[in-house]
This record gives sequence, C-alpha cells and structure tokens, in this order.
Amino acid sequence: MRAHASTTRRFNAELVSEHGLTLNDYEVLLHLSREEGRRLRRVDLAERILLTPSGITRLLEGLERCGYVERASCASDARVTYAQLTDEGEAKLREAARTHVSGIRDFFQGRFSKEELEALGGLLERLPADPAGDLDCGV
Amino acid sequence: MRAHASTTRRFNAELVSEHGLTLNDYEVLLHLSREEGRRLRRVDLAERILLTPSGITRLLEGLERCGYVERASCASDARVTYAQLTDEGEAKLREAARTHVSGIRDFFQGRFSKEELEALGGLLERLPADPAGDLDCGV
DNA sequence: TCGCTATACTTGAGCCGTCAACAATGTAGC
DNA sequence: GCTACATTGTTGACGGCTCAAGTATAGCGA
Repeated sequence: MRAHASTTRRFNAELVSEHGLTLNDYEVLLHLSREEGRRLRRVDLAERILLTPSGITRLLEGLERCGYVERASCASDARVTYAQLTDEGEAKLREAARTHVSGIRDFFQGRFSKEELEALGGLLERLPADPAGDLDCGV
Repeated sequence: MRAHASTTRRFNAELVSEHGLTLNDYEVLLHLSREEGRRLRRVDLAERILLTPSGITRLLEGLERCGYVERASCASDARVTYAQLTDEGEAKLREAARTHVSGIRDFFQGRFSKEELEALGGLLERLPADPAGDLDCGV
C-alpha cells in the first residue's frame, strides 16, 4: 500500500503536466460523462470520488472556471445544485483519457500477468469504496 | 487502488485523534527507531517516506516542536543535518504503535485469509517503493 | 587554487483538501 | 401549519504538501 502514494502522484503529475487536470478533476469528468444527462448532485459526486462536500465545491470551482462543468439547479429540490458536464468538458476528458489510460495500462501490464491482474483485482475489490474504479479508468 | 485514499485517511485519523500523530509522523519515528543511532539524514528520510525534502523539513518542524526528534549535525559533512530520535519520540512511537498496528491487523484480517494475504503481499511487493512496508508496520 | 557542478537543506508562494460553522431548503409528526 | 430534525451546499481558517528559488557546503578537474 505504501507504493500507492508515489504511484498516484505519478499518474497525477502526468495528467497535470500533459492536460492541466488533477486526478480528481479527471475522475469528476469521468463520472459526469457516464451519467444520465451528464450531471450529478454535488453530494453524490463527493461520495463517488471520496471527497468531502467542501472538497467538491473547491474542485468544481476550478472546472467551472475552465468551462468544463457548469452549475445547474434542480427543479424539484432547491437545495441541490448539479454539476453539469459541458461539451468542452467532454472533449477535455477524451483528450486526457488517451494518455492517462495508456499510462495506467503500461504500468500494470509491465508488472503483472493477466492472471495476476485478475487475482489482484479480485482481492482488492473486497476493500471498501470500490477499488476497482482505478483499473477501469474510463471512456 | 481507489480504496487506498479512504483507507489511508482512516488510519491517519485514528492516529491523529488517539495520539496526535500523522501517518507520516508515525513513519518517520518508525524509520528513525530502526536506524543505527536512531538518526537519519533528512534526504534519506525523504526518500523513505516518499516526501520531498521540503516536505520533510515541514514535517520535522512539528516533531521537533514536540521534542520527539532533534537536530544533530554531521561531523564529516557540514551540509547534512540529522534527524535524531529522542527518548520521548521512542516512547511516543511505542505508544502509538499499539493501536495503529492492531487497527491495521483488524482491517486486513477481517477481510482476507492468511493465504490471500500472502498472495496479495507477493503481488503488491512488485510495485515500486517498498509496498510491503505497510503491512510491516512496526516496532 | 580556481571554477564548475552536485548535493543538502530551507524558504516563500501556492494548491488541494479538511473541519467546523452556517444558511437555506426539505420532510415528518403532531 | 408548526416545530424539529435532516439534507445540501458554501465559507473561513488552517494543515500538509509541492515547486521553484536560494544558501551553503562538498568535491572534482584543469
């Protein structure tokens, strides 16, 4: 598990330098893109990417500033604000996905065989909060 | 891998609330305690716990303020400053280790069998930067 | 011995995330 | 319809880490 710190940092750095996106930014875009209507309540987003609500507020500030995500209000509940993926956001995600996905693939495939990857996935899956999400990195 | 974020956070929170130590604080103390003379150059410490040199400077500020670590200079090289574990630091480590180790043990043993743990350890070991260090958490 | 480059460490600025407190809205029970 | 509680989201203060730049020392080759 200790390796995770440096590994995550590595993927993050790659993403930041090549596309100006944080790993968390990337995941937000990814989750939104998969959603019906490309939108998600901030609360749900927080839960998915394991951030606090305030973390989400801060993160979305950046994505909104870049025009990748917009705010949208909810007709049936005035408390909620949706995070709505824009076309630019979608495009950005696709662009970033190319290098990110291949980076991850290289990393794991260089180290483990197919069978080992499956075994590893099976075990790690049992940890809380959907660890599989990292191998399945999108688009 | 995604689970790691919340899991680490959990162990960290446990350590902070019960002993006032960060996970990184803990690891610094642990590494120092195992070292010949209970001291380590800051550079080496940085490498071991995967932090930048400035990160180490900041982290040690806190431990020095608490009296768990002291600065010591090197006779043969005026550039280096050692981080030197004090007796209080050693005591603190032992104290914190009790709950921390059992927390980790519970977490993994509740989820995996002995054989699975070994398989997992064997695979994760191949990742860079000594991932085994986390199961082997000390003292 | 001089000058160059490498190494050890610190510092200032800034990012990213947390927590605690708060405002606004929703909902359930009476 | 009121009251009480729960849920959604934002904000201020702050912690922990990074990066870039700077200081000081070391060590090497001409």
